Amino acid sequence: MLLRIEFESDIPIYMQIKNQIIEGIALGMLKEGDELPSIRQLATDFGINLHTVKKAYDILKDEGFLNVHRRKGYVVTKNATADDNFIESLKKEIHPILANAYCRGMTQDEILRICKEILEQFKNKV
Amino acid sequence: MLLRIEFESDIPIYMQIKNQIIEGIALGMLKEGDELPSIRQLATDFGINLHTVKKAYDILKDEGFLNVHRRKGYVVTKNATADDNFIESLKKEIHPILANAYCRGMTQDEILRICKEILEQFKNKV
Amino acid sequence: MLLRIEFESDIPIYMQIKNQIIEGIALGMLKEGDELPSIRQLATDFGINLHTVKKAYDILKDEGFLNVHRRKGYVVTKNATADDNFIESLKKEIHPILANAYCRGMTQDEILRICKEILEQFKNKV
Amino acid sequence: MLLRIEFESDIPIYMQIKNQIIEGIALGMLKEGDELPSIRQLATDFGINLHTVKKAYDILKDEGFLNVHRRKGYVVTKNATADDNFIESLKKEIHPILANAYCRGMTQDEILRICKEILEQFKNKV
DNA sequence: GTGGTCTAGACCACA
DNA sequence: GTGGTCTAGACCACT
Repeated sequence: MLLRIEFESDIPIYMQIKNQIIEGIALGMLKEGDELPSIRQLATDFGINLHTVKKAYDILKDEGFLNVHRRKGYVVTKNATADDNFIESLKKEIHPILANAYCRGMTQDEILRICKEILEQFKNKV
Repeated sequence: MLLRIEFESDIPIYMQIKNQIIEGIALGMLKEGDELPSIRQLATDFGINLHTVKKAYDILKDEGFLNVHRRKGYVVTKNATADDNFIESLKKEIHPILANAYCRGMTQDEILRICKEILEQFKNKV
Repeated sequence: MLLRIEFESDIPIYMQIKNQIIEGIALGMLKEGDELPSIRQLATDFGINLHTVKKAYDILKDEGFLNVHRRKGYVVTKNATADDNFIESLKKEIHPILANAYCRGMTQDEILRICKEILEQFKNKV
Repeated sequence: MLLRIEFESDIPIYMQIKNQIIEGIALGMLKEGDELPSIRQLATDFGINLHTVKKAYDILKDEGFLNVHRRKGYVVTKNATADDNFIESLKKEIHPILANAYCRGMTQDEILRICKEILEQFKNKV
């Protein structure tokens, strides 16, 4: 599994790492039990600071996507669930994005097709 | 059209204003030609800084949702379009959100239904 | 509300801060809506690093004891609940401590009295 | 008596061993004079390091829960006492835990009941 | 070797 | 002014 960091992006580096690991799990490239590169390894590989990597890993741990194994380091787990809180925040997060697309003249079908395309990449991969 | 500012959200205030105005347009509460409250008024109404409101309005102007009239102030327009750049950024923005939902066990249908529910609010309103 | 940091303790500084703030809430010295000293303020007051303070505050925010207000900084809130997960972890945390006391010859009543004494400090204070 | 090591816990393995042995004594599964498995055996059984087991045993010896016999190895003893120092540290350790539970809305009775439930497991077992 | 904690100091975004 | 992010580098605990 390969990460790509965009240093010029306005998305914080730790967030890029977090997102790509979740996407890696969704795409089936990372499976439960897989060991992630060590904090220091990943940090030196990308020329970033270990705290930046640790922050990404720690958030993923808090959300239930990773565990810390005392020998293996950070390991993929699957404790994250879609509880009511998540669904609520999901709606809140996605609402302005869809509104924006709609205001720009995209039809409901066009927007839904894009969502579906993305989700198809995940399907049958987990 | 009523704005609701959450001072304890991790979304910047100017972004909240921006999002809610776009959502207002999507929901049909704001129509082309409608005049927005002046920067000064909106700022005092919510006890926030002028700069904060202006930043939101300026972004909306840049993106083609508002125009500035010498007399009326900021007016709703509909110049924003869904060009390839936008579609690209839309995908990039939605991708990690959908991946997250999928990793938490939501099915493709569940996720699409939520998107559709949101979009239905917009439909027939514009 | 006054914090006391023990630099020689084997309890990490950020944990001491976290615990004392929770204790401050339990004792009624901190009430919902109260503003905490800014990260930098508290850090310089105690001669510690701002990251250490931030870590404590951030954990408290994650657990629902604090919110970040965009003008006031960190503010006491009361979103933390005793859900099943918490009760489970509470038992797991307290079990070895009580076992230790019991093995050292303390009676059930002695141990419970100590717990009760502590809880009485909180009672009628919130 | 069976040990259960959780490699993905944030409690160090040596501490898990230590705690579970004390709990074993409290529950009456380990009685004075019982011989513990050898360091080497316990280490290989769980695939952990000799140092880790030795550290746990040594702490238990220091605290008066174990003795070392030249032939039998580590043997359960009951020299640990609840002196003032211990009581003091006990209070200090429990205090933030109870405060946390209280802040999350648990009543004094609910918290005490949980403590009592745990202690009942020990009672009549020693 | 791994992660965990802490420091010192920088720059930026937000209000 | 506030918090948010990132860096560079240190020391420690655990295995």
